Amino acid sequence: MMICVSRSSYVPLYRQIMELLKNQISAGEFKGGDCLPSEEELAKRLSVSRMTVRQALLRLEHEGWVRREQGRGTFVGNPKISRNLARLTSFREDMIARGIEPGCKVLGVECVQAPPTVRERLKLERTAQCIKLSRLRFGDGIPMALQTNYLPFDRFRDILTHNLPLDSVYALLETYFGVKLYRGDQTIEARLPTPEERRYLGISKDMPVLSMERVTYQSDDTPIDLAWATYRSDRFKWQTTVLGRPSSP
Amino acid sequence: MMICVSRSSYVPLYRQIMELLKNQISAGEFKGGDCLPSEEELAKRLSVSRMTVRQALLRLEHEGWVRREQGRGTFVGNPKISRNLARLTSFREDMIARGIEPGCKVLGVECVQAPPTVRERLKLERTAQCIKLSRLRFGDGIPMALQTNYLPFDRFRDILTHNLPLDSVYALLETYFGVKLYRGDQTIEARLPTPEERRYLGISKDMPVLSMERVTYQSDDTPIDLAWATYRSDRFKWQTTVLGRPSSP
DNA sequence: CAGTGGTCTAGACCACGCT
DNA sequence: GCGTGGTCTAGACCACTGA
Repeated sequence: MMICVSRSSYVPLYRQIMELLKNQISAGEFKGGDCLPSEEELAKRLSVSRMTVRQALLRLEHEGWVRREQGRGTFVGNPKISRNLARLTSFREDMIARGIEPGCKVLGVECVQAPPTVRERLKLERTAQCIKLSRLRFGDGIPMALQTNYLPFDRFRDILTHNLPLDSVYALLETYFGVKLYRGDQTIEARLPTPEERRYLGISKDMPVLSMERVTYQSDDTPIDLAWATYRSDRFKWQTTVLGRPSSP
Repeated sequence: MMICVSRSSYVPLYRQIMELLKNQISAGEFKGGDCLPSEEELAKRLSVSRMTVRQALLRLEHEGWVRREQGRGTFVGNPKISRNLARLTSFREDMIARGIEPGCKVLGVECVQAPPTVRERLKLERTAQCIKLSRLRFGDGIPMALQTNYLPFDRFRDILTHNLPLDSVYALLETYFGVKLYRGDQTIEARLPTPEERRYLGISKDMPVLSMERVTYQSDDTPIDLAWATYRSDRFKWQTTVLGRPSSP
């Protein structure tokens, strides 16, 4: 039942232990509310030090898989937390996580002079150029959102020249360009749709929309991507799980 | 410049180190982008082991104060990240963080039979009773949101009998009742206001509102509070910072 | 009381970024 | 090669929970 860890693997031991426990939780060997083996017990079984087990458990807690209570033990948390924790996710990933089939239609991809707002958000020079990518996003075949991304042309010109898949910008940035996404600043508001949005989303003029702006940064605070997205309010609610205050543990 | 830590304090060393560094960052001794002293250097200066310093730095990274890069060092992050990181915050705290003067008018606080939706969200019995708290929230004196909270009557009856301050439910739960808030499940949507909302918020009938539902839980998954809030879309945007994927560090 | 997680040490070696 | 953070060990003692 308890599989071993490999010391020769290039994967750190604590990550192997995390995978092990995640798999057992996913497989239902530990259910929500169950108490995991103690740190000492796990360390003995896997022949690693307690501190290594501890690192694995702390990270699992951080990711929302388990909760730890001093003097009691480590308990399997509600599995839905780990899925919904507020993190940088693409539309595609969001839909998949909710069990909805994502779809994408590219309305246009081109190189443009960066408009002032875009320049400001992406910290670009006055003369800088941008890739502008417009997409209509579907959920189970129904239009759900209209989305426009701006990316600095200099770094990402391959998007225009190499015919790359455009159904997940984040996946593209990470896999093709090797960019590490560090954080995103999001703003969400309610407003009425523009005529263009009404046309694409197929909604009437008094149905409000959820409008999101997100600037994504890498770890050195360089802006990578500016996204504006407009969601149909009747088909889309913004769901997140947030954790409690770090100051009072 | 570098103050010492106290071994006799009941505050753990790593927390003292966190406070120390937070204070130095807040005071501007380290600015955004600066490189902090290395782990070894800090350990020597403070006469603690490197693992202790490490724990402090890891937690600071977790909270968004610094970022760490292998082979390079630990860098002070953008201070605004730590403020905006998606966490459980009350309306009051939100406003203060944005430099807006919060205000609160209690429209009513009473004990009611829990309606079905409330019962379902708070996992209550059919006969259970709830405290219903309705408030109008102001920002710089202007109505910004209409908010209704439901709390289980059994645990929190003191709210009705002890004339407690009601301008921050979270603060009340934490300080008076000693509840540890663990997580919140939020749903945000855009819709048109009800006549009652229009009246309280002073808006016209074609101005959309941001509508939020939040269920707050303690660490054992017991629901503590159900909040419904309606925000004026012209005065309120929902802002958060989210961090990148934990799976690819 | 025994058992749990929380803190802490004093080492060790490795992986990575830079020069 | 040097300095950084990343991983890991084998102990220690403390604080908390529950029987």
